[in-house]
Amino acid sequence: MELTAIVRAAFEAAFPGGDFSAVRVVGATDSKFGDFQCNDALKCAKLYHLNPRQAAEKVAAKLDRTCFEKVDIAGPGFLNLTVSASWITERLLRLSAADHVGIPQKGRGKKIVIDYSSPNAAKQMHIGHIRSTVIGNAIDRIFRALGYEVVADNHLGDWGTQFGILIKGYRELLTEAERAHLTVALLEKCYVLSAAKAKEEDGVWKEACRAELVKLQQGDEGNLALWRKFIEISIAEFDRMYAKLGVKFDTYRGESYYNGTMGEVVAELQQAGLAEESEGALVVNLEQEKLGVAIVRKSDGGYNYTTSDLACVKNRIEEYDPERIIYVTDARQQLHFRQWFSIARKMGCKTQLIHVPFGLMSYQGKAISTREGNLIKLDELLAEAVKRSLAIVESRQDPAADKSGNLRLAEQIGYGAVKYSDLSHDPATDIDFSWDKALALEGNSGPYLQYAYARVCSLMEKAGRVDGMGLTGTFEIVTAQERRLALQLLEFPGAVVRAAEAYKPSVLAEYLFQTAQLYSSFYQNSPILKSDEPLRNARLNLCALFGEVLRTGLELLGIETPRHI
RNA sequence: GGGAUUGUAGCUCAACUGGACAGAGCGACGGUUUCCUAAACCGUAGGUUCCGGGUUCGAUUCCCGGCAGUCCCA
Repeated sequence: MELTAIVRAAFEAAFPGGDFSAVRVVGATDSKFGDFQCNDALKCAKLYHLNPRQAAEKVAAKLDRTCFEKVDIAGPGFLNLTVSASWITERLLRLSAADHVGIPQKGRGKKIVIDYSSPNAAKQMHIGHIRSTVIGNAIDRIFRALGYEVVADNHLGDWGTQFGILIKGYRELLTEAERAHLTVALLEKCYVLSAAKAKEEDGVWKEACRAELVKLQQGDEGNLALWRKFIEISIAEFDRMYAKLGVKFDTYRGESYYNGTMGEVVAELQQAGLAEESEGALVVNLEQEKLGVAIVRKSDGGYNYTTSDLACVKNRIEEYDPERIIYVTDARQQLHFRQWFSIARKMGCKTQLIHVPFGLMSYQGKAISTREGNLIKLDELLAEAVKRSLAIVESRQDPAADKSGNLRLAEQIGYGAVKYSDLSHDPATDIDFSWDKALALEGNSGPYLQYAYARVCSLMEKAGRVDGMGLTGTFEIVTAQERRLALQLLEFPGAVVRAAEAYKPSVLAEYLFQTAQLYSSFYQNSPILKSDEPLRNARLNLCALFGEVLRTGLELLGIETPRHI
């Protein structure tokens, strides 16, 4: 940041009157060129009809050299910057002392809503739900860390035709014992059986299901009570999964929450002259924007997702007045979101509406669905993760050691592995699920990062810094490895900001992995506890700062950091 | 048919939004524990960045035209 300002000032001095707000200083592509580089003299050369090296030289001549040990012009006109060791140590001290490990509180006073996970009631969560839950939760945590006030809302699929099928099935296909001890698994079974019967030729069952649905929609007390029971059981089951994944919501407002306000939204659309009749349905024509036609009221009078999302956004704006609302859903819904975002804007919505789409998860090349029979339960995946981690924990352990903490540790590692394997990819990519990929415990994996953290904790304990990572004395940069690690650590706040701006936790995951690699290499090749003072203390400080960065970063990804592995 | 999105090493992915010789992990091969935790570290091999044009001093990145996968709409 500061370096960018210095370099910008040099541009302004060299070319008075120009706009250099886009000038950026970035990390050097190769450490042999220096620590940082600026490539913007090349662009500026064109504007001023200079040859690029001359432009770079003009800038270099005006550059305030106090932080720099060396300034070179290389290649076609790159400005290569080598900072002084004292600049690095001063920045390290400042970062160590900063609140929030230097993460800028740019969201202070701003409110946002994040809508993620959103499973369907009466069904168990499966591997297809991981992405929205884990990516959404990481975005949630990252924005909170930036100082935003975040409302995390779980927009459950808790309304619709499936409840007619469920109610009918519940009454006639479950035994009394099953009804007394109802679980989501039973609801799911009852749904499958009832839906199968609804396909029978005579159509009697199907009609009965429809009748139950209509009764529910019209407020029949018995059916409403059953519906509430199904929702309650479902949420309890979801919460069991969320507890394992470290996910917490502020509200659970499902689709049903907006039932009463959809008519109002449609009326507003009509008043604004946005909606028109078409074949009995009410639609909003978005052909001009190449978004097709969005139905807001079906020909049978029912509403659909577009209406319900519009009602929902209206409610959120009235209740929270957020700066933006972020929706984390799979990429198939892109058209739908573009459509209703456009309608919302036409209706005067000023709140930023952001869709964060993520790629589809498949299994062995096939879409995940009940029909394909490849629907791996989230519970099953997490159990397997714990099992594999536990086996490794035990194999690494002294047979005589206390085993009481093993299960908890295996959970932290296993869940960390599952979450990291998803978070470390750009959300946009499709993922073909495989057990081995989802549960990777080595290399670029959650446990690699957790392990690096455990080792740094152990180092601190051996050094007598039991109370966390407390800094004492100063930093000192001696080797090239220390220098690279130090510069990398200084970039932490920037990595958090970049991850937030792109809505990609993967940016942070990538940063943490690179940082841990630099640390591991440094740790392996440089004596720390065995160094002489004052180098020993300086190195411990660097390790301490690494520990803080890693712990904070993993927390933002929702990955736990055990101190002993 | 219209649109979205993806295509990078054998496999899974990066590349800070146009920069220097395209980097990691896994897998393969070889090495490192009397030494701070070997879930680690070090090294070797592995590339026509899907293909063809264009813009640019400079393209994995931007534009045009194809091809292929996935998805949405009709």
